Formats: sequence, structure tokens, C-alpha cells
Amino acid sequence: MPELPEVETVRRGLEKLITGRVIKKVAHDTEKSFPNATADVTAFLIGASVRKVRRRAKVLLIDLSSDYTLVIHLKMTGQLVFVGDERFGAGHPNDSLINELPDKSTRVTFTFKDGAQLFFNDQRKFGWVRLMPTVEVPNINFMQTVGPEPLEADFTWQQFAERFTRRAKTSIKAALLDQTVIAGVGNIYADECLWGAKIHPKRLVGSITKAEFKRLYTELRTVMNLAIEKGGSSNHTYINAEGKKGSYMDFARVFRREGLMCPRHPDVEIIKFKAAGRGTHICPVCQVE
DNA sequence: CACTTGACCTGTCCGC
DNA sequence: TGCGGACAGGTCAAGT
Repeated sequence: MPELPEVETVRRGLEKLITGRVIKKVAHDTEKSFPNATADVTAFLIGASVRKVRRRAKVLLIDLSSDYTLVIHLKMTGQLVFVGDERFGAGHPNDSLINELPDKSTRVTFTFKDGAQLFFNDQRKFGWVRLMPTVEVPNINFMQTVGPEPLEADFTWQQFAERFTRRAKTSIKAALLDQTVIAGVGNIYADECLWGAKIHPKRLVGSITKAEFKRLYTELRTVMNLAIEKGGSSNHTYINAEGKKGSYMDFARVFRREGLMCPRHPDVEIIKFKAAGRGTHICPVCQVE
């Protein structure tokens, strides 16, 4: 899925596009797409307006005037795409794409009172949408166990390093991907910040020095802030709420660049292998085991 | 507890 | 052109 920068990009788009709009209708395909969409629950959806769009880790939270919240996880291939009046006029940023919605991967369709629509599309069907009272959101298991937001202004490198102590015997990459350690890191930004900090992904957490944690913290924040600025990273599935792709991949140093040269070593090829069960990219000179 | 692995799905790409 | 297998930006529930 979308990692923190992609989910944040979607959040910002939705905030601008759907805040204040009144939901008139909701439709979904299978039970799995919207597990608790029973009539007594959707009663808190129909007629409610969007108050606020929040994000925690990789989860989107759409607060409604009914004091209920739509909780949405995009997982690997989820998208939330808004289609408003632009669909009927020229010059929409991605007319050809937008005009195809809904399509065969549309899972949930929200229709607003003014005719605009929000489509939850998800090719692999791992994602989900739930509706629950806003006050209960902090009690769900994920919210209770998820780690701190890495981009918060008051989050320090010492706090960052401290979060890892519990995972001393696993690899640094596995620990970075563990949402209970730090929120929002996924496969792209794990590889990117490990390269930036010159740390091999298979190094055990217990072997990482304070200086290395400090570098990793700085690199993670730098890379995620840059990615947000660029609208996230796009493969063939990710687009934001306006149907646009992000451009971070134009700035990636190692991710999905196997066979290309390391930015620090013009004569060294980036290699790919498996670490923490995921495709992993490194510069074999910058990052040694 | 900490840690690893397989499962959940569909689509695409690559080698035979 | 077809087919099998690996792989894809993420969690979970199991197993050791």
C-alpha cells in the first residue's frame, strides 16, 4: 500500500475535496470491503457530512457529523479517488482515468448529495472500510499498539532509537517495517532511508550504534518529507484522491533501481535480494553487513 | 514475549 | 500464445 507519504497525500487531497460534503448513498461489493455496513450502522453515514479527514500511521480516518468515523486501510493496492463535476468538463488532471470509474476493482462507492462521488478501488482486495463511533477509534487494537508518528515535530532521535530496543535480535529492516515500533514505514521508505544512513538491512538491531540510529532517524524524516512534497511514489496502482500519480520515484536512490548505479558510487550497481521477507535494494559498497 | 512464516487476493511479468 | 511461478508499496494469525 501506500505508505505514510502516500496516505498523507490522499488525506490532503480528500480534506480539500470532501470536507463539508453530505453523504447521500453508499454501495459496496462484498462483505469484506465494508464488514459492518449493516443498515443500523450506515444510518450514521447517510445524511452525515464530512467534518475532518485525519491520518494515523497508514490508516485514514474520515470524521462525520454523526460522531461516527470511516476508518479506511488501503493496504497494498487501495485507492480513494474523488470524482466531482470535473468529470463533465475538460481539463481534469486525469480525464481518461477518471472517466473509467467505477471499474472492476471498485469496492465501495460513496455518493454525495451534490452528485460528486468517492470511489474506493482495490485490485488485491486486502484493504477495508469500517464505520465506528469516533470515540471508539482510539480503542481499536491497531491504535493501541501502533508506534509514534515519525514526522511529529517533537519526536526526537533518542525516542526513535529507544523504540527499537525491544527488537534487538531482529534485522533493522524487519524492525523498521514493524508498525508497533514506528508508524508508517513500508518497503519503499525502509530501503531509501537505510541507504541514506548507510546501514545494511540485515544488520541486527542490537548491533546498530547510536550514531547510526541518529542518521537513520534523520534520513527517514528527510525521505518521507520529500516524498510527501512529491505526492508520494507511484507504481501502476497508486494514485491520489484527484487521480494523479506521485513523483517520488523520480528521486528514489535505490528502490526498484536494481542494476542502476548508486548515486554515491557511479561505478557500483544497486543490487536486489530478499530481507525481512520483502524485496530489498542496496548499494553493496555503502551498505555492508 | 520475540520472531518467522504463511495467508489473504488479483494482476503482471518473465522464462520455457 | 500459453502456462507456471515469482512477485507486488501491508498486515494478521498462527507456528516455533
